[in-house]
Amino acid sequence: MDHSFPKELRLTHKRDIDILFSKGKRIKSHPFIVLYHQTEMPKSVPFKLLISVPKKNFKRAVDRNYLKRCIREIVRKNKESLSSNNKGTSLCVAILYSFRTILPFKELEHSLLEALKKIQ
RNA sequence: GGAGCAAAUCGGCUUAUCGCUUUUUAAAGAGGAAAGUCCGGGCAGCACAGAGCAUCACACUUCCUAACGGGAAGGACCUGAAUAAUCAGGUACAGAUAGUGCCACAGAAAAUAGACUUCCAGUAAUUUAUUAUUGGUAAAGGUGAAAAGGUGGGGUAAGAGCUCACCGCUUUUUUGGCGACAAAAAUGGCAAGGUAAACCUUGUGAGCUGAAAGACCAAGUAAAUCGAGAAUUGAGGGUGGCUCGCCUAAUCUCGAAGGGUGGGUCGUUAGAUCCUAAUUGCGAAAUUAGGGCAAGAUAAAUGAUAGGCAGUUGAUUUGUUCUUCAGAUCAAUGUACAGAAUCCGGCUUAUGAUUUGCUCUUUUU
Repeated sequence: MDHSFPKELRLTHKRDIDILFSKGKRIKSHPFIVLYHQTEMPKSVPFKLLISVPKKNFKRAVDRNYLKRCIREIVRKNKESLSSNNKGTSLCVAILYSFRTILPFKELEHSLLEALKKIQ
């Protein structure tokens, strides 16, 4: 089982991010907002991910870093839920954390997996 | 026992599973503040004939430093410990006889002081202790943060540094100190409030912009760029903000060379470097010798989960005469503040634990 999470799986180009935010579909699932959009990419890249924790809700960098790490860890362990469903095209996904308090890891895992099911 | 202040040290260790970044493929991988971005410097680009004005910063002395608005040592003043000595804390600590402004309430008067009441003397009038008038004087006038040296004696019609003693102050000299300044002596009768964290004056210093600086490579071709030539226009552009001064332009043709672009590499471990020791110095620091090389991400790595240990807190129990202290068991917690973004030196702020010193408070003996 491959749990790695290299740099190619991250969404880093500004053009792609602009397209995702303007054309992507939006799902609200507490405490997350998920945006996704289908594009063509090489087969080695099943999906591209963007994680965002807004500065408005968390002033300190320590809290933002902790939430980003938790979300990245959950996605890394559950890669197949994003990659297995589509074969010709791949997904651009943005996960926004829109809640004012920090939730424990197990609650985050449970609710994020439900949100990812809604995409399918 | 508790609280506060100051100084010093530390800012956890480890196992399993799955991962991230860098590269030499085997290693390394957040802090004392990485924070605030408040000062100073390195570095880089642009500018740089010069002069004046404006602007900004700083303001006791000597020293340290690459530099500073930082630090060390010292001086003066203020506050507290009853006073002195001494100790602790604090000070935007140049100038209020260059000028302008402001000073509520109270008070007779608040800044060119002498108008008013009072005091004293003379003259006149009469209600014979009052009024009017002339002169003397600034002592008294309940206030106020502040009233034109203070206290006491003499002196006088009443008074006044008018005079004397002590204290304070001005000026001068001598001595000590590198200096801020201190001490002593003489001298002048004593020019006389606060506010410059009000404008301002004096002295000293400052070119501007910041790593999104900047250099190179790849891809690639427009308005902008550079060079040469031509004619015309007119005072445009640059020079830190203004003025002077200085330099230069715009249009067309030809030639050269390329722009955008979250593409990449460098800048971005080798330094005002870190550790240890010795020497010099009261100290901040400096010098010498030996050893070490220590994160470089870029929508932003340095982790997540599950345990264990150390530590902390509480309860029970054992040893010891109670407290204290030491051990065992159980439970809770697994820490606080907080995440590099060009790099250093400081300052400020946030904060957990331990140790030492001082102060306050409470309980017991």
